[in-house]
Amino acid sequence: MTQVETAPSNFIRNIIDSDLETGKHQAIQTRFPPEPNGYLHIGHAKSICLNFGLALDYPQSACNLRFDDTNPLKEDADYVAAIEEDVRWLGFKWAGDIHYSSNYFDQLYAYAVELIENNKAYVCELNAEQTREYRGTLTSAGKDSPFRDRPTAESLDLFARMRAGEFAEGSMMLRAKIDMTSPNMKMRDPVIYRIRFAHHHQTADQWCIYPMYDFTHCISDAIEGITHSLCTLEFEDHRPLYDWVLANISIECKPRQIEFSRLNLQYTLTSKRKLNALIEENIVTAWNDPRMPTISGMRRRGYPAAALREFCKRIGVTKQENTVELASLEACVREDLEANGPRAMAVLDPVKVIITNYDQNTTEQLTAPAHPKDESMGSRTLPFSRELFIDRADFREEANKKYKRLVLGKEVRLRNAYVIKAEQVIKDESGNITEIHCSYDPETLGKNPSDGRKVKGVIHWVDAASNKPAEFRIYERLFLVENPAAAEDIHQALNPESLVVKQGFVELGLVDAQAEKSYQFEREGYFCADSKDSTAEHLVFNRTVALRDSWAG
RNA sequence: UGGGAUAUCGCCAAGCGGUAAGGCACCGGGUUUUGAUCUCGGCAUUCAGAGGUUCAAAUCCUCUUAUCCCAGCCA
Repeated sequence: MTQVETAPSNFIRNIIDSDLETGKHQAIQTRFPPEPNGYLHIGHAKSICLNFGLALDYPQSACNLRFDDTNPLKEDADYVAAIEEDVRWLGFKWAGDIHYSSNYFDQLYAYAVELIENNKAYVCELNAEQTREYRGTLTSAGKDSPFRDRPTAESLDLFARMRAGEFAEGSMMLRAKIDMTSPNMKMRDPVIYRIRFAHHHQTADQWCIYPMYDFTHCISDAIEGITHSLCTLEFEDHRPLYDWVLANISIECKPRQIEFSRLNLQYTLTSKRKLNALIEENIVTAWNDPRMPTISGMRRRGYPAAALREFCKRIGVTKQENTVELASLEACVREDLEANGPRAMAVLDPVKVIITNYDQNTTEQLTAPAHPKDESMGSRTLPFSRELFIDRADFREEANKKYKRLVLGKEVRLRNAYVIKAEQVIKDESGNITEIHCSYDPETLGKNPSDGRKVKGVIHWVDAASNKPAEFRIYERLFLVENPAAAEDIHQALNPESLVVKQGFVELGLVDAQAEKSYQFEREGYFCADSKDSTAEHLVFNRTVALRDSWAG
């Protein structure tokens, strides 16, 4: 990663700068702590870029990848693998080995025992419903559990037997003894251990009790020597608890939790639960469906990792609720692809053009640059013969001046080739155009007509005799409403045209287009071969994003 | 009078008492064998509102308003 990618300042950097200045820390240690219960999405990308980016920018600093895996019911090893791949693909390296909260289960258990010994935790036998009742409400205090003052020795014994598997799920839990009247609900004797006879993807069947997030996260941070523990705004209320746990156990390290606002993107869902529902209901095909805002979906769609990083840099990090426009993300994608995508031509909705004055038995090998501004990208060869395909939208029998394409009786430039003139239209019995007969000006290859005629339009084409058929998947936003998360019925918010498949042709050289390698199909947009479905026999291209189109007509 | 947080251009976002950065979007001009790119120019006398302190306030104080989060044995 280059210096250019260094993110601008933000309030977290200001805090770190100050901590470094005062000597509180000599370097920083951050962590990206996903729960392996789904795939990472664009919102996680923000957190990844923040945490790993900080570690990259401050000397001697590092960022851990830690799976926050304390709920075996929702987690899976497959998600662990997918998350690792996504972080790596985004371009980041974690410090040392991958960490798991479950690595610390023994220590966590010991700290829990310590809490009980110090009369700071107790085993509670209230059931779920009672627990809720005793907790009180937002505006009224809770009341103490009848088990709150049971003897330490009894809690110690019960907790050991919970671990030994003597009690049923839900029959007992370990609670921190804090304050049932706290105005902060999170401080009303929060549950810190529950019984779950569940198989864990990392620890198998070693445990039947699992620690809760609030107890686990702060201790895991402390164990790893995290200096700044960055999380999203909804955890602000948890911070007093985070600090309380670390203050009440014998651990030296006291990381500082800092909250920032999560990313909301227009027309996009950023909730693992809701994204999972889209898959369950077959609204999309998988976590990596190119319409998904997941890192793997965007990768398959053709979004470059650098574009995602740039996007995260541009949106900044603050505590303000925000909803970023899709245009902002797309601008980053286009900017990267404009510079890095080799040019090619593809006709998505073909109609045949016959050049009547071109020799039937000739095929020319024209040359075209791979990039109009970057010679280092080389060139490609374009076969050109009597019959070609152009896009149906690029021809009209009649049109006004604003239409800069092929019009009957008028001329247009074939990109990288000759100027042609439409002479005649052939239609089938139902009136559909089947062929456009044209003439070409042999003196216009690589130069303008010598008589000074102005030909303003340029259209793309593919040779009819030597192309490759291809399928094009045209993606649009998955939802029609700006905030699908707020939709009463998600199905009503769906865009029925989020995927439109077209059959057409690409220039010959694209046969061996590598999956996920981006091309600009001139005048159409950026495309890449689909990593799952494209083969040399059946090419499938995903449209990453269309070209910017400022044409009002 | 539950608690916690946030309010700067359509969307993000700098700014940290000295007289409103930048990006995206948008609107105009130029170049162009991609209606792309590139390029030039425009785009907040004003910082949620009202008071106050100060020579000076988006920045400090007071009050008001709006929005978000918290009552999982989820994270």
